[in-house]
Amino acid sequence: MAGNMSDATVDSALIEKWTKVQNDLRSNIITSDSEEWQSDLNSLKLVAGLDISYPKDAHDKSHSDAYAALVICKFPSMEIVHQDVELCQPDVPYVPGFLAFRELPPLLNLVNKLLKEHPEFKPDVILVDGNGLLHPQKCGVACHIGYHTSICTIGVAKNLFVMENVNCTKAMVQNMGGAGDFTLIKDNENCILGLALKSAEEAKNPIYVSIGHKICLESSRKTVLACCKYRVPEPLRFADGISREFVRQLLAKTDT
DNA sequence: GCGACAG
DNA sequence: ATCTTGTCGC
Repeated sequence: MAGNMSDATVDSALIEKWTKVQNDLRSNIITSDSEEWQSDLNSLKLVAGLDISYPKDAHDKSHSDAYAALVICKFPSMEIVHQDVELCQPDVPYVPGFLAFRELPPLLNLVNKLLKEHPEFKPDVILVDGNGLLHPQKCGVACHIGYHTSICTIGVAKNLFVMENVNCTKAMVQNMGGAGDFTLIKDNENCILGLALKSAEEAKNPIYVSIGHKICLESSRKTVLACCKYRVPEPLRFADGISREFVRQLLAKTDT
């Protein structure tokens, strides 16, 4: 009955394995623009957003119901042209630094399903809820998605993944100017990991943008900013709203 | 030494 | 990630 035990922890052998997977994957990440970005955002037509929502009692447990959502938006209007939601049951808990192993399977399912059933909606770039290179191993979930789909990806996180040796302080974040202003985030070796972006004038806190795969940081920044009507870029905001709505219905059904 | 820690 | 009320402003 191992499956019934509390699985809030993951054994160290698995963490070791995951660490190796991410170290290997990192060497395959392309941090420059691919042909899709030849002349700024002029050739950008479709932008995708991927997100997962969990019921309140799921916590970091595994094998509990959650909903993964995929939204395809037309660029630059951000009009939704396609959307999909799928029930999923992540088989491992959330472990900081290893989010990909929890969320990659359901998210990859959505993308592969899209490519198979609606190839006309194949996005030029995917915005992933989470980090890309702004990660302890420089290999966040956005890198995983890009590597496994060969589609350009950008990591967009709503909170800073606090790491040692990173030059991002509260002061830096709060001294930013108007919408569009940003500050680079570097490690102690002066290597640029990502950036904090003030994505909307009303937004008190920035969002954290980093390379996922097959795109440079400048193009990532411009793309994300162009997708922002509010703090969170539209494709991600829509995916979040849709998956959350399904969780709400799930709870209403289980209740009573 | 302990705690910190995307979602 | 998730829970929550009101409040301010276009």
